Amino acid sequence: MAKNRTYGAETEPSPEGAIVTIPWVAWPRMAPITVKLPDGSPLELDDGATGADAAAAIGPRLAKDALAVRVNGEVRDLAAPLADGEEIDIVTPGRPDALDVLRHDTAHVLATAVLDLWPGTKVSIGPPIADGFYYDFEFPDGFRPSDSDLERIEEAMAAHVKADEPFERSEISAADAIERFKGEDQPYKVELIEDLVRDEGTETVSLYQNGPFVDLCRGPHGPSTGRIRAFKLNSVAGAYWRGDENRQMLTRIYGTAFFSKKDLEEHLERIEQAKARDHRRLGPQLGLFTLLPDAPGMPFWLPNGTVLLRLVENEVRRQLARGGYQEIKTPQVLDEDLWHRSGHWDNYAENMFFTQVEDRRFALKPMNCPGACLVFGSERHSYRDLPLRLAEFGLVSRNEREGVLHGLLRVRAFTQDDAHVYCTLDQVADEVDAICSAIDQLYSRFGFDEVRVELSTRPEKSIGTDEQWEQAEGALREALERQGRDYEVSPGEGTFYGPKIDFHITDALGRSWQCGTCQIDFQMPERFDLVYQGEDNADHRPVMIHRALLGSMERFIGILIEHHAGRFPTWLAPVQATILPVADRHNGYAAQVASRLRDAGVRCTVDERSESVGKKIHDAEVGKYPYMLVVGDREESEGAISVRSHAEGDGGAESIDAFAARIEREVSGS
RNA sequence: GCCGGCGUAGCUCAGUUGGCCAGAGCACUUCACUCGUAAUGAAGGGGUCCCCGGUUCGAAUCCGGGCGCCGGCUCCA
Repeated sequence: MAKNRTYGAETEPSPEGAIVTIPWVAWPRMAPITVKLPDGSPLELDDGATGADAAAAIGPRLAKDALAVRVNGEVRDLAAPLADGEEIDIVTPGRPDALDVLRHDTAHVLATAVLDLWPGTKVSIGPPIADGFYYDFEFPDGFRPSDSDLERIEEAMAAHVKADEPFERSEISAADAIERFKGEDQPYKVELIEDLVRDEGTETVSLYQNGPFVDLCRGPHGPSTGRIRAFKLNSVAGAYWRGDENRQMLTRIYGTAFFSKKDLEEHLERIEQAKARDHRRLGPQLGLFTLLPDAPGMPFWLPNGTVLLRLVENEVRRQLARGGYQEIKTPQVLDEDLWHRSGHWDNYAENMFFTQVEDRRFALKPMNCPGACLVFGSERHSYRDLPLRLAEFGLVSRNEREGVLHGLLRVRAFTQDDAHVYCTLDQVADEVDAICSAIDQLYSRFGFDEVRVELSTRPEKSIGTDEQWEQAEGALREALERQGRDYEVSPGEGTFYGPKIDFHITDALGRSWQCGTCQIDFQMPERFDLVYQGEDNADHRPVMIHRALLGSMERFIGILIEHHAGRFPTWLAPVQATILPVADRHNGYAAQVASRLRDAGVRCTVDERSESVGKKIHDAEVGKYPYMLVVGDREESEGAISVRSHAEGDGGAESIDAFAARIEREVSGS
């Protein structure tokens, strides 16, 4: 066990400038306390000792690196006093929470620098986020900085980092804090405190000062600005105050910080690499899709991408067959009146495309459900037909606001792998159960094993009665609980016609994407007066379930491209093998090989150009084909091919049949 | 829709303070080479400098409007 250290704050300030003003420091020792270290061992300290003392007691190295202390799971300042029996963990670079503390510190330094350069700037909030931090400002006189101002701000920040200014915490009554920030003309801070007082009954708030800058802040902070070894400002963006588009737009400055220049450089390098797998770059490059200004937000599928689209559809169709679904196709353009009946006109008109033919107004369908309802209603149904499952790969068009479009991930026209199940209330749980299972199977086929489930309940803007909503939400909960699934609840995030379950996947970069959805709808069958004839010979109203497994085919493929960085597994690759003749005289043999492989179901091309083998391999690597088949004199005389893959390089000669069998194994085995 | 940035050849980008026929690499075409596991060489074609209007003797360059794209915010029933 480490020895205790007697310590007097006034005579022995920490070399890092930590705040250690504890006038009532015990000497001689009055009542020692014992805290517990992460490995379970006890550490005896003087009463009133702080996190900094604990770090010093453990070792000088730790004392030098210490940034904060985690007490019973909560991160605090090093200067905060510890109490007997607490479990503590010193936060140092590389430990959990360390970067958040550092980045929060850096955000305060950013605000300090901004106030140096533009006095009168109003500050709001500046938290750490996943890869860095931001701070939101309102600059004086309508000025707004641009990216070119970031360098100046960085220079001003560097001066404060170099000065190694301590972060000093103080507490003040909420009323005094409001007066103070009113006096400084900081209305955003005033509003924050007023809300704390009103919503949480807060009486005192904490302030942090570094250099000349004093900020309302809960903390924790590191000991001083000198700990910031490497930082960078990334971009300027607009952001609404409190995320409300009806309120003031502030100027947000994004940045990031690390404990070393090397870490920062590695971070910037990772961003570069992420750009290399951006589906918007890979799409045109690999001949998958392109986006053209003639149809903003509406992708053009190129030949390779169309193959990919069909392959993905086939997987969905396998699930349709397994689940007893029937596939339909409904019109793209429907009478405006239909959208009044469905309720979309009232709730969604601003996002719909309209067109007029003579006197009649039509709309491009933004959803497939009204079409499916028309199909259901077009004939009489018996209770024996239920559940009736109608699936459609439906192209929907939505006039998304400018500025939200993003590659394939947010488009104006996309294909839903949609289905509508008409059933009785008792059948809902079984159906939802089956849908959940189908989603699991499908996602795992594409290599996504981590599925997060979210239940969304009634939003403010909705149609239907309280009773219907309760029944619908209850049915979804029942199905999830029967499956024994973990799920989160998002209150108020349901659709206007019913509650829903959303399914999220996590990609190779750890990002989460919402894909599948399953929504219960009591409203639509009513609006379309859908009925089935029951055992009792009377008409009854069916329940409708909307469900999509992948959601948007376009979006899912965008995610797939980034997940695989364009290098698809063999079963998904639009072109599985490219045949590379060594010289022009081998083109004939290459064509024979291609023909035999195609007969065996292998998707392949021949590179007939009069280029060197090296050049053809280079281009095939860039094209990310799973296999390259080199054919020259040797292969031709033996009736063979030389197989090269990206992962394994030159794999030597193989017979055509053996290669075809290998592909077949890979396709069925994955 | 809001804030900031950007728009030059198919792609990635140069283009001084407004001034000759607007450039490079890759790609493309042609010719030569006929090549054994990541780029053979040469020649050539290709631009409404996003669009419209303005300032000017003169605009890719400056100003206004529009369209599109990028990074965010909001939104995504």
